[in-house]
Amino acid sequence: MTRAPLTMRKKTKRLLKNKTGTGDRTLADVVFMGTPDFAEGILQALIDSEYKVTAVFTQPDRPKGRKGLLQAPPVKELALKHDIPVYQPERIRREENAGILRELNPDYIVVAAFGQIIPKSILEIPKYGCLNVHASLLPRWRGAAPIQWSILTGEKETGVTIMQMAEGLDTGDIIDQVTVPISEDETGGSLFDKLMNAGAQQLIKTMDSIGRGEAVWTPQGEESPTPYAKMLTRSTGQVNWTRSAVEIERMIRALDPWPGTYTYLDQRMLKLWKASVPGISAGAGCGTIVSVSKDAIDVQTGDGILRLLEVQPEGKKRMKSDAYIRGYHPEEGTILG
RNA sequence: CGCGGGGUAGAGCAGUCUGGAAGCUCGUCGGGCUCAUAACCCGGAGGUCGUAGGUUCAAAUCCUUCCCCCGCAA
Repeated sequence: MTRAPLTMRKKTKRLLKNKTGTGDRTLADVVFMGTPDFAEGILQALIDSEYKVTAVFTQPDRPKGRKGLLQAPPVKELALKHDIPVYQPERIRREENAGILRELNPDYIVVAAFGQIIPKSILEIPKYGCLNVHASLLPRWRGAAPIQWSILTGEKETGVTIMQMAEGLDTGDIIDQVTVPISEDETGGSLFDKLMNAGAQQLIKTMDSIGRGEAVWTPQGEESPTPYAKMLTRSTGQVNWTRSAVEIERMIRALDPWPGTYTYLDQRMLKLWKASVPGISAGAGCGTIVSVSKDAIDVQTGDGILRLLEVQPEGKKRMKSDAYIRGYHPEEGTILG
């Protein structure tokens, strides 16, 4: 593991020699691999930087939306807007892709939320190897949904890691980390934005420091102190009313805006978008509506009352609880779930 | 042609099946009561009932067109 940094430094010198003589040319060629919004923000930063993005790899267009129309990943849209060649391999592992990349001969490959495992044969192609922007303080929260899991478990801070990709999943050497506090009203969406911006900025700084030969590589601990941040699905969002009000409130924030937290009222889905924990209990059964006031609905959980402040009935838009109560007049004693 | 809910006053809903004067709970404006109030009482403003066409003496309501919003599934 300690060999990687040394190798890097040697290569760095070579690059510096090349580039210093050529004046204000771009610092280095980058191939970008990523797919969703998070990746889009990172790509934007690269495009805005001194580095040259010579190609973008992203997932194939997938059917999206109610009509099932094919939709291009956000990264593809952005790349096309800047006339950057786009590749959308079904499987990056295929040898032909390694061939394409050898042809492109990039100095870096930058990976952010790509959605496919990148084989060793590709990791070895760029001079500086593959950098990954990961939305957690590794080795915490390795995996697909680190942002949501950090909120879900009630952590007070998280961050972004720029690392050298290795074969294992999110196990490469750490080059830089930025810590970002998680606020009391943090949602998955708001934290996502913060981490994306932090990650985008830090990536450029990290690449600069690699270019200057000042970067330091630190191996991660073998074991992660947290569980694997497994991918979220719709059903992740179903409320288990035997859990505590505090946990459910965190879940509502973590899964906002996707996939959303939901329960059932009279057989119909009710999504929960905002709630508070008033710190009281009514001793009713879990999931029971214990009181309906002018503008809030109090529900008994396994530990404490959860006060619903913003909800969304099936087929409707999200609305404040007072509006919901006026139109739907939920009754005390009704059991959710 | 994937399944389904919906578009009625600033907000959320009822009314549509069984055509026949535009309602409810709030908000808002004015007035009253009160030591006081998000409470209570009285009064007012605010809707071409998503769009276009059709049936009818009469359409929010029945038929057809199109637009838009949302949930599920992928």
